[in-house]
Amino acid sequence: MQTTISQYINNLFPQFEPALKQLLAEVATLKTFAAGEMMMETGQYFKSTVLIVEGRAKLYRQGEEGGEFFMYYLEPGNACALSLICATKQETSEVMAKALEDTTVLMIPIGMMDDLMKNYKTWYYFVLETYRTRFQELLEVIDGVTFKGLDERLMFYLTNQYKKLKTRQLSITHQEIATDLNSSREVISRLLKKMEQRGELSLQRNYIEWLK
Amino acid sequence: MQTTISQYINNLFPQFEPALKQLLAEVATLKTFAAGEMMMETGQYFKSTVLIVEGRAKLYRQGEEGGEFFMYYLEPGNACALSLICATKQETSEVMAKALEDTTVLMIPIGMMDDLMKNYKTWYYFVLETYRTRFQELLEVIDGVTFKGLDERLMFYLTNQYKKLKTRQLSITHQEIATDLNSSREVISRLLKKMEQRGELSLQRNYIEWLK
DNA sequence: TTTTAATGGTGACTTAGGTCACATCAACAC
DNA sequence: GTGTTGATGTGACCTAAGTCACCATTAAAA
Repeated sequence: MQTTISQYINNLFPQFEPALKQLLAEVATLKTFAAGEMMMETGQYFKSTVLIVEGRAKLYRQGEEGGEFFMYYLEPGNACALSLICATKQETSEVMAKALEDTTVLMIPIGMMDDLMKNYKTWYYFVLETYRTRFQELLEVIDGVTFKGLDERLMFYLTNQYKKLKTRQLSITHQEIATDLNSSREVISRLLKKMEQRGELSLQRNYIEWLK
Repeated sequence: MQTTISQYINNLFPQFEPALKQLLAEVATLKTFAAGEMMMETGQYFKSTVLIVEGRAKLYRQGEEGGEFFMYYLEPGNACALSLICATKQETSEVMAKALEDTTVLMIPIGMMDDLMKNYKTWYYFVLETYRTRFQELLEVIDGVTFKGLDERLMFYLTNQYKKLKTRQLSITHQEIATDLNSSREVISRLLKKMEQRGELSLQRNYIEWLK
């Protein structure tokens, strides 16, 4: 009842051409991270390119004085954009990646990158598309921080959670939100309370119901 | 005495393989923008991939309410990362690009991208490297806005100017700086004054001498 | 059941940065 | 010279957000 590499590839990357699927099935290996485990830390070297096939991970930036700042999630079918670029150049990671649930990834040896890129058009499209979406996501992140107040950013954050998790019942603490937004718990609590008073959500312990 | 396309390519992209250089020389066209002219605006379609060969352009993000936020410069030898991604997908630009000096660019029809990417290894490396550095630059930008105060960001901005322009004499107004940092003129003036008092720079009209 | 630790609420205070209203001041046209 | 224009200086004030101190509630561990 365990999913094989081929099955993962067929389900999550149907657009890959048959020869590419077969090649990946041969050279890729699976690796599993427990919920909460760090998948990548700043300064670490990439040994392989990573495709998420199960679970969910969050990518965030860490400031010098220990602050954190959430960038985006990686979900099944996503590649870690940085592992695509940095792997080929023996660069180190610029971000932290943490498994939010038990997460399984497909690891492709970095030596394969050149070959894949040159010989498999669907791979090359996949890589470009990955960059494009991540770049765009970073731009949105920048917009948020530069042009919007914390209230709007919080709203955006919650909407995003709802969209990604497909449930209005979010199991999350105020502290977690504060950390992701690089703010402080009290401020987030106050803003949430205001939103509750406006009828936009309902607050319980460890739990927020999004009503919009 | 006009520089030819071949000369530009040889000078600025020596790493390209001979066949690639020759191909580009055949298909690329030159376009010139006057200082101050907009090269790309948010929402516009990409008709070609753009390589800068002369001059200097700045890329910035525009907020909904008209705010601006500087991202990075494009200089001779650089490609516009977005034109590399978006061109292939018929996407529209997410950023504004403005020529700071008279700027000449090499335009490569987007139809070529697939071919270039698949058949010219040095092109493919160039594209990846472009992404990598721009992605990194965006990460730095994010760090600045989230983890640092305006004083540090201003310092970083000036250092950057100095490095890029290779002169400590910066012809720039307080207003321009404020716009780039999405701040206000008064605040920048005050911070500059403090830096002057600390002996880090000297202020004149339309002109800042960076002493560090 | 008692203890402990995590979570959330709240008021008081501080601070960075934005805004407003003017006052200067240098440069250049005339 | 004189006037005009854009660049800069400055004080008063406002606001979002961070910080601190402390308490109440709940859940989980012992």
